[in-house]
Amino acid sequence: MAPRRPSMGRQKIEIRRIESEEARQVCFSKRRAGLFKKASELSILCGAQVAAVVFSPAGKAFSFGHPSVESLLDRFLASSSSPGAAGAGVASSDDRAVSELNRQYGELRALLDYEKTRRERVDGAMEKERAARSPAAAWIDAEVGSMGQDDLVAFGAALADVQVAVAARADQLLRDALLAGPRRSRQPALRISSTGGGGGFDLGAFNAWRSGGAGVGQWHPAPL
Amino acid sequence: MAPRRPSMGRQKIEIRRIESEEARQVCFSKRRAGLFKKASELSILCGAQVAAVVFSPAGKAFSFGHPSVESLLDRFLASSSSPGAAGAGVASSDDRAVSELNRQYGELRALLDYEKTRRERVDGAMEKERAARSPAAAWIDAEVGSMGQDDLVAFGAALADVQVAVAARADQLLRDALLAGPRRSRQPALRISSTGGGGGFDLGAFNAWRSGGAGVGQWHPAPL
DNA sequence: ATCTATTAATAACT
DNA sequence: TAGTTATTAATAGAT
Repeated sequence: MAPRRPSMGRQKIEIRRIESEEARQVCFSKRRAGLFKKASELSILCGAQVAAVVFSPAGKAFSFGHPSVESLLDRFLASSSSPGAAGAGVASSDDRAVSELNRQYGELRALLDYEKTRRERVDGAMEKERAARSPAAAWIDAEVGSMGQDDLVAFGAALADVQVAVAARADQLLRDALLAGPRRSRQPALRISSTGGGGGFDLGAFNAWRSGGAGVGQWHPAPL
Repeated sequence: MAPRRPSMGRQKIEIRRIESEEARQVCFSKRRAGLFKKASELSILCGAQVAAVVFSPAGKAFSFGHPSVESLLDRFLASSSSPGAAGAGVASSDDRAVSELNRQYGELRALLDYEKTRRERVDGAMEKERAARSPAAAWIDAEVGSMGQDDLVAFGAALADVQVAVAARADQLLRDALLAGPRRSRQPALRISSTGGGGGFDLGAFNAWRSGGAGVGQWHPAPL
């Protein structure tokens, strides 16, 4: 007799949207709790400040924060918004860092030119594969099979745009990094409501969390 | 003779501040990555919007967000401040810029997802061959040479690969730059991506973290 | 909400 | 900072 296991136990799953509405909701609850627990542990173990905000598909908000979501978000937004505004200029003492960034920037530029130069780097070994009417054809067929000429044109054009966007974004990021001055105290700038939660602060959940032993910070099942 | 195990394996630890500075740093890095991965999975599996912000004890900021940290935080702050009254006060002045950036990211992510999906439709046998050698782009080049009329097709396909490679590489470079940068760094800007398999520019933050390497949101990958 | 069998994360060590 | 391995922790599926 097959000793029917009381459970199949955990099964491996692919990380992709769960189709079943119900299963998705269950997973959301479980993993949300797991995420907050991890966040809490990280803050305790490493003395880091951590904030996590989650909006369920239904639009319900949940958050965790140590020391508090608001303070973390304020800090984050302040540090990510115009750095030049509050701080002084770029410290000239960061030459080394600047230099390194410039080096990497060059590297990045080189990568962005990959498309242009890759032809020169085609490995000779590819010849054989091609001769064999390689799987490459299969890939392309599949890739394009359901697309049609027009779609392909659009796709190619879109990709080109994307590359430009990526380059621009990367450039911006590097510039920002260079402009980001050395540590410098800054003003909170934005002042949101201190308690957050728009009034709905679930102490029950919060307490339950903390009683677990690993909890710190705040955990609110959000308002609205 | 005691068969000395190559490792003690994982040991149970109490959730409390790690005293050793070094151990704390290592733990911070690992768990930060784990947290972002969990956040990414949650967003993908359940279609939820998730943002996580972490400040290291040294003051360096790291973040993950799907669809973007900014949009999530704005949304959260807006919903947590008095709902009816001044929801306006929260909106950062650079909403527009952020919005544009997010738009581009969304576009990019969509394309990457598209590319990934397409690629998944072709499976197996080829997988090995491609992985074995040069980047997929290589054989595409070969194909192009003999296709002539299908240049566009090859171009589109190759560009897709290039895009992923550039994104992944750029993400990594930026992360490295930020991590190695001067004291207080800016926000990591790129987030792990959600759909692309964790990766991020997925342009993904957790990049290496996810399977395909250049997955979405990787950068984490969180993938770029 | 509970209960396991499994998979996933990760502490200690290299 | 990056792998490896042995364990613990998280959790998918079924109640």
